[in-house]
Amino acid sequence: MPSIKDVADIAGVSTATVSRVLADKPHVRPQVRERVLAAVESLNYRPNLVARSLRVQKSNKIGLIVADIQNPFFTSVSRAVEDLAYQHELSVFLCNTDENPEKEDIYLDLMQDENVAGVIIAPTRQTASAFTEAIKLDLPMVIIDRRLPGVGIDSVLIDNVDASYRLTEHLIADGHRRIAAMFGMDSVTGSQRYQGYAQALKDHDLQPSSDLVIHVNAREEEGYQAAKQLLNRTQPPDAILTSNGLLSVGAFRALHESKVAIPDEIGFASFDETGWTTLVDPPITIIEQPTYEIGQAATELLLKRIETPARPAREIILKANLVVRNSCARH
Amino acid sequence: MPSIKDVADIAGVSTATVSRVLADKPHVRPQVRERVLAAVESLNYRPNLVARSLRVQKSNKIGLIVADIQNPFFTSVSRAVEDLAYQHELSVFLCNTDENPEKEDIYLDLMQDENVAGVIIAPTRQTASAFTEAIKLDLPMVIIDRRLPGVGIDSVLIDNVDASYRLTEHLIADGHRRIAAMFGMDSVTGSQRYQGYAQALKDHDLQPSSDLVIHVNAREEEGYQAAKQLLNRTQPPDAILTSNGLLSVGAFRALHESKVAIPDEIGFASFDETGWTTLVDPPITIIEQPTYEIGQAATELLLKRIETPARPAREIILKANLVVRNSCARH
DNA sequence: AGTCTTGCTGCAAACGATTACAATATTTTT
DNA sequence: AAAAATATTGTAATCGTTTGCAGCAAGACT
Repeated sequence: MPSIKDVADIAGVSTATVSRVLADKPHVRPQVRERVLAAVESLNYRPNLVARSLRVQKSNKIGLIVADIQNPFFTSVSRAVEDLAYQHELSVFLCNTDENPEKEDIYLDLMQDENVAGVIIAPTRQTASAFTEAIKLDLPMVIIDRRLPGVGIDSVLIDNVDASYRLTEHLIADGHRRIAAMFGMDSVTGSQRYQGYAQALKDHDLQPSSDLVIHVNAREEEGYQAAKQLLNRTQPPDAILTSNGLLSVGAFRALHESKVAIPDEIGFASFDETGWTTLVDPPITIIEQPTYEIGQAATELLLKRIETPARPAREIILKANLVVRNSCARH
Repeated sequence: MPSIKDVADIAGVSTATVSRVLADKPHVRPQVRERVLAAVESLNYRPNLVARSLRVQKSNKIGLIVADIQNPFFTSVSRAVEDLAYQHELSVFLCNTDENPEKEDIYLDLMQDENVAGVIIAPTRQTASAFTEAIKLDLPMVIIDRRLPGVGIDSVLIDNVDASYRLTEHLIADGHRRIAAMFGMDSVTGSQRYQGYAQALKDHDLQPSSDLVIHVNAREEEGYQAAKQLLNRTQPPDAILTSNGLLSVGAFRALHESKVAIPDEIGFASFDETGWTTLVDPPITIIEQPTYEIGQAATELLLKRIETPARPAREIILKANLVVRNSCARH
């Protein structure tokens, strides 16, 4: 691998001049610039990013730390972040915490050690206090997907209360009354979605009965079990709402297996567009999160933060989309 | 951020000694080691990876370059690579080429500029000659998913001919005769799968008729259109085989929309376990690729290559799994 | 006691860029 | 034509590590 020194030698100038040419700085004769460029060409020289990063104490990388890379929500967000980063000539370092706080710490440290310009993160921690370690790193940072109350950090979130409210209201409008719902445990997102659900019921003079509300870990198997259990009750619910893509798969599988008719015997509505919702019978009514927009907004926010580290933190809240299909309205 | 110099000052030693302690090298008095460790602790010192990487001319990062991060096949592979890397204290730099050779080049260069220890890549190029740019970088490298004939590079692949043969044979065994099939265009993978399909037909005294074989780009929309077109023929096929997850979604959507009964009116079988295949009616018979094993094997191969750059290249070929469900056998 | 190991530690030179600053050359101004 | 301003280029320090080499102390051997 040729270094800047080699280029300088061939062009018959100093490394400083080469550096200036490459950085498009003024104060270099056109003739000399030519020579340098020719030398660069002939050697197929590429500047060493590690050395540059060491010298200028920053880099053109950003980190993207997500909780689960197999979750379509995150891959779609990643896609957006990647696209924007590419446009700005940044590269992205994608990490997967697996919802594991320990891994999260390791990756956060790594980001700092790698001199990244900034980080976009979907934190596994649910409270600001548990996240202080990360905050004090003072890296440009933006949080996505999970609200961390009280930390003064740029965030891009969706309006979970609203989304859940509308989904619930939709079920109510279709005549469902005993609406069971599953929410992710120990997550702000989950509790916000519960809130919207409960509010919608109240606003329509329905009592949120505690035996219809289920809090579980957001895993397919748990969604399956919970749905099974609901169906086996002496008085099963009119409808089931699931607040997360993984729970949805599990719940749907249970309904499907039990051969209960959707929507005539039981209504079904859920969160997240996951690719299968239009293929099954009936197509599922869902809340679609604007994943690409989330990634975009997060990247833009991060770029601004990098540019102006002192600017006041901003919280961007996007509305989700209710996509009505045929899993709610009885015939 | 404290540097090794700060640690050295506090511990009252030279930076060389600190470095030796941190690298667990011999020749340092236990007492001194103690002092250094204490200083490290008190300052919360973390070595600067960029500086280290510059000095030793390598790093603990590996690159993973995939074609489409939204494809479950690749996310699953990534997951495996990540797990193994994590165990070996490596971090992974995940890049998305979007099947774009230009992006591929950029990322490949970036990998080199970042001093990564090695790269795992699913090349977008279909021929070795188009890939020479990459090869001459002489980075430790392993290729996954797509066979690049004639390059002497470690690869882990699945036996596409065999997989496709078995899937076709399965359809034949279930009584289908006029079996249409869609293959990805311009890809070795696609043509291997075609090969297996054609061979299976021949071995069962069936003629592979050219009007039943469709070569398209591996996109959902093209699968949809192709399937529509097949169904609208005066003499539609007995069965459809799709050789790729995206084509499958499209084709299935078309079948579903046309309300043609699977498998009684038409058989359906496809590649890739994509999450929806068991949720639809009927569940789809598929070839399941051992994605996790692919990622594992690739990482192991890469680690060995890094350790012994001169070892002979190896090609690991994994068999895929035929998962029989209810989309082929007529009642 | 003198010489040889051996163990411990520090000095200083890398790694490959960027960038103050100084030095020189060129142009403009008076 | 001299002085001042400006443009061009080079020198050398710097970023934070690692590591070859040398120095020195202490113990082992003759």
